[in-house]
Amino acid sequence: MGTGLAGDSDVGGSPTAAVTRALESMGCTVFYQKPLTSSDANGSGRVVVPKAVAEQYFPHLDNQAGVPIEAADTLGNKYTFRFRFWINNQSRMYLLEGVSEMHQRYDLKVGDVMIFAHLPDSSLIVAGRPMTEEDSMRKPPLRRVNNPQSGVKRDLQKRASKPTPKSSQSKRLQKRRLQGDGVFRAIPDVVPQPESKVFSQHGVWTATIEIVGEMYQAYFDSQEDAIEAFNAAGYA
DNA sequence: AGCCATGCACCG
DNA sequence: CGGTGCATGGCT
Repeated sequence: MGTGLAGDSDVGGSPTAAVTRALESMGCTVFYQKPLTSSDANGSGRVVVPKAVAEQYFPHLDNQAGVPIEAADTLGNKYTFRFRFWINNQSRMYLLEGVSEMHQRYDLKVGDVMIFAHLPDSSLIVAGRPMTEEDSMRKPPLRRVNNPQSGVKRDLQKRASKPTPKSSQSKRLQKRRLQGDGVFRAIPDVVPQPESKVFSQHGVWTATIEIVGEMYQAYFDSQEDAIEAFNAAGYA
């Protein structure tokens, strides 16, 4: 075992698998995972939240004192963090304060991952998991060696971005593309889901596939387009 | 051009 | 002397 491929590198009773299962069974949507830096894990109880994540998924802050943030973990433990920002240069640097208790409970250290997810009712769920072998292959906090566009990714985009089958019965494929361009794109920092699938959300058909531990997603205007590309990508 | 990891000055 | 809050600097 241990081919290095996602799927068999983390099966069974590993803590990561357990956390993933717990989150999934609760209907959680993971929106960010932070690999803890030494600053995050040095006991100060402060975790830096990337600005883009903060401004997309956390409340807007009018002042740097911030607001309390209620969260729970998958075991029902409750936490109250403080979401705030520092003035940095002319911009903001966002932090969560008060994470020590949760970090201790999960024994999180440098390189381990703090998971942020939402329940369907949008309440915040947090979880922690140890660093996986896969994490250590990724970029931060450990400097990534070099990874210029893996062949798998290239092949995937070629196969899935199908501007091709316009020959015979492609009449139905010519319907207007409103929102879906049918191109698979990597979804960074998302917990790889065990199953690839096609589903509809907000009226947009979405094909989600997992390749070597990374999730890719493409949008389509119709279910049949989605399924066709999904199958073309090698997942039936 | 600016993020963000971390250093560090200041304050109690 | 430990925490806060900002400054600095590596990296993209």
